[in-house]
Amino acid sequence: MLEKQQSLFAALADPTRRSLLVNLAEYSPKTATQLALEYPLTRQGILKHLTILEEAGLVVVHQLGREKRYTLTPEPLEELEQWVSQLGAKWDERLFRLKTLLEDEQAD
Amino acid sequence: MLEKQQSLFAALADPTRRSLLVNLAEYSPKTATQLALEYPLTRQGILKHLTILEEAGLVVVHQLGREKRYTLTPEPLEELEQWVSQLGAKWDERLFRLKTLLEDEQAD
DNA sequence: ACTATGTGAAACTAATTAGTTGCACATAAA
DNA sequence: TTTATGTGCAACTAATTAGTTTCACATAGT
Repeated sequence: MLEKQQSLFAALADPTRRSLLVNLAEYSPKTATQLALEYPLTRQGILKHLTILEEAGLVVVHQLGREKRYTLTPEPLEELEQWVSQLGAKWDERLFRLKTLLEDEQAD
Repeated sequence: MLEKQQSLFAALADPTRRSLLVNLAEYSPKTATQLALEYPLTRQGILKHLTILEEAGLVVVHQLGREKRYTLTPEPLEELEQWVSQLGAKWDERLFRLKTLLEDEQAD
């Protein structure tokens, strides 16, 4: 489960992959060959990124004839938002404890 | 501006750094030496991570005597949530176009 | 059948990154 | 002043990663 989280964060760490996600959000499905035409990368380079995105669950593949079409599946990003909000909650709680602590001191 | 985004995503890609953020959310400020006691890393190793977090704006430092105390500053995470929601918006728009296109075809 | 174009996998290079060790310097306390 | 604890910086290693090239295979069109 933590591995899934790791694969998600790691997938988003690369600017090319983030760009691919935006690209596929605007228009997908696309093949690796199609995408390679839009980027200064070889098809194999694009394919590596797509595989990483697929393992993170951010992209899904459907074969059609000899083509493999990649489609965006943004659902895993919810997990990311969850992580952020949990961190925020912990932080807010910490600030609250500090605040009440300060008020108690002033009450002395 | 895109560099800031990159430093943010890159900072979050490492599991140790995400753990440090959660740790500091529960209790901060802490020094690098303090944190090193809680992790199977040397102080210098921890320090490298803290520096990366600081450059991403996720942590801020205050010197007190000979100590350097690191405090969580989760504000940059809003940019991450923005990026996710923008991607989602593009994707929803795409789905909407597909839907209306389908309806138009059925109208023929 | 032949040629175009699409795909997958492996080997290789170059760059980046996580982590260490070692050492010099600063500050607090005895 | 000496000792203990805190810090910063640089060099080094090992592992990971982005990207390429190369080759073999599959499918569509003529």
